[in-house]
Amino acid sequence: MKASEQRRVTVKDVAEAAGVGVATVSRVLTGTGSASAATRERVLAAAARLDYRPSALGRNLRRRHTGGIGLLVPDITDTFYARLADGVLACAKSAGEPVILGTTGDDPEREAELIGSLLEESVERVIAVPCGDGEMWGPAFRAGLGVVFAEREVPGRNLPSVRADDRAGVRTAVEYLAGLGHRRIALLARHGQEQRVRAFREALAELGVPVDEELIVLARGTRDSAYAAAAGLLQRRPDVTAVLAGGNMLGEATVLAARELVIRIPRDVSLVMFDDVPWAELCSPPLTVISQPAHDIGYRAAELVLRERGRPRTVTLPTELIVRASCGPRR
Amino acid sequence: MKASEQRRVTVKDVAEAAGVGVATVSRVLTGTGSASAATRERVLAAAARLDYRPSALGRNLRRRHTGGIGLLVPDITDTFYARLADGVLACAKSAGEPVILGTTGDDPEREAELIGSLLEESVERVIAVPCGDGEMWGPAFRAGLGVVFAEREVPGRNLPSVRADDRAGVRTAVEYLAGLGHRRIALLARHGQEQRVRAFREALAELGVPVDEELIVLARGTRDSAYAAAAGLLQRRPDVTAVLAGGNMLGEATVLAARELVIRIPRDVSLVMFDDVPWAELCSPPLTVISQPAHDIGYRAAELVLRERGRPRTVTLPTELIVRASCGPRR
DNA sequence: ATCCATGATGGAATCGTTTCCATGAAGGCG
DNA sequence: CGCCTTCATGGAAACGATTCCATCATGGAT
Repeated sequence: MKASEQRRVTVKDVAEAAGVGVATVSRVLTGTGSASAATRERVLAAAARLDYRPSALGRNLRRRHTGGIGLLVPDITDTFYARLADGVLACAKSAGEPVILGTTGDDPEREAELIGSLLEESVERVIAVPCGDGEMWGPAFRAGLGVVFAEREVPGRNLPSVRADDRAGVRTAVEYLAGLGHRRIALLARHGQEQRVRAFREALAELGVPVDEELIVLARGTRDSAYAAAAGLLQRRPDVTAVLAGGNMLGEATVLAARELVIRIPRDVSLVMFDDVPWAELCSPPLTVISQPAHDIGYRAAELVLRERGRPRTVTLPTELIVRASCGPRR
Repeated sequence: MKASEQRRVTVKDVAEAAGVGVATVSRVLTGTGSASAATRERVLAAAARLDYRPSALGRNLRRRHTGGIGLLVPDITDTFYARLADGVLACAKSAGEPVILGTTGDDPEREAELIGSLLEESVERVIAVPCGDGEMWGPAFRAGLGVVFAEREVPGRNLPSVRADDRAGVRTAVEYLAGLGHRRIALLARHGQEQRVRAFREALAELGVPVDEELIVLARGTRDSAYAAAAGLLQRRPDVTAVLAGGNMLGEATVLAARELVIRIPRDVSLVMFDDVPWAELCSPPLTVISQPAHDIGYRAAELVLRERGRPRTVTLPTELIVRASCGPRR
């Protein structure tokens, strides 16, 4: 008692039913070329009657590329990237394009694999939060792939990208903390956030605060790595009075590590976290954050990759300091 | 100075380079059929030399279906679904399959659209958190689609699904609250969580607590809707002493609404939240939760849809009560 | 009345792969 | 030595759409 195999309705069936040639059917359905009103109507009626849905397979082969957008993020579990993905999906939806999601785990090798796999599928539009250097994107460009980078850019080349204004965000946070009297400010960042590290150094320099390299610590994109980085920093340097966390996972890790070490926020150390997330307000204490328009980043990136093929553009979106209760004066 | 269009390397090129026919190349590369060792080597060498990557387009058309897995979730921004998606991605990665992500927003119409679009792409495997009734899945089955439902099931038909043990989870939570002396326990649930509502009724009945229909309130899947539901409940019925939130967004909304209304947790009302999320521990107070294996649900669903085509199976994964500090004795 | 431009139309080629089938060679067995 | 099986191999068909091109009809302009 197996399900009866159902043959797919093809353009040929529609042509036959409408008494015209396949070329005419295609022309009517795609809206290209000309056809008389009577014919158009007959074709449309036949297509509707047979419940015809053109197969993307045939079309793709003929056109030699797949529709749709490839989306590469480090970790979909990180709400920042989830919101970014949501923005991409929102824009893709209005364009009727499917989205192929892949997670790199911030591993350049995995990233290269995913690029290869997208190439194999002949996907021609990709939005990526890059983690490798520019090298691995070579084959992609050579294959004519349209790429827009999000949140980060690859150094060297000048390629379209959509990013939050890291420089301004970091500067605002640092100035805010400095204004509270802090001098030994630490930065917790992910690999790939070199832009923020650079901005951090600059901001300190401008304020005349010497940069202490030991207070800049990098973590990989996992929860464990973030916790290790935060706990390590707090233990190694009990003299830090403020921490700037470069992402919500690092902020979370800092809160956790501080509790574990019985370091009170904000009495013992102040904390500013990059990226506003719903729980920042629920946290004890509510976290002061630099909010980033994650959704918009994704949406704009999708717009760029869909509508502005070829024209390399860089979009920078503003960040905002939201003061809550995780910062106090220097102890 | 435009980039030179690069012609794709095809099986024909490889055949020519290796001095064999296209059929032989295909046989060697796919591992089907027979070929002499010498030929195999020549083909492999030629393919490597030309950096040949078979186009998925041709293969898909010939095979009449696309590889890959369609994944339909209500909202990728909800960490539960993000973790579920992560599980699917993990399994898909090991199988080398791409994942096409779509969000339904718990809207049956949008769900139907997405199904249609997947059908058009000839995707043949789908993992979905269904929101509509069984109706709209009809065309999908008729087209021979392999579907595995996650987190929820559609009523009526007996179809493969992977779910957390809602019944046990709800019962555990209700028994825990009842054990603390609570009698007026409210349930905040999403549409689509009827299973949990049913379990809630049963659990109360078994404990001899009359069910008060006004204490069961349903919300849609947005933050706003969740907040409205929580705030509405708390205002309308100041006599509730405990709330069971059917998901992390509802839990979040409950904490927020309670603060707004100056209702203290757990002194004034106790809260148990479905789904353990990282911030539950960071929250003030730390939230008592029913944890769900979101990642595993996704992973198992992917396993099912990849390896067990046709064999309808239902997998139920255990939940766990994690006691933190959001519940107290009846006031 | 003739000619040309325009529009409608369908046949056939094309995209890149897999797979069916026919062919030829080689080897084992009686 | 001849026959049959097995293996290796390549040509060609198939998948389902789009699109090039040739054909034919129509109608306006000269």
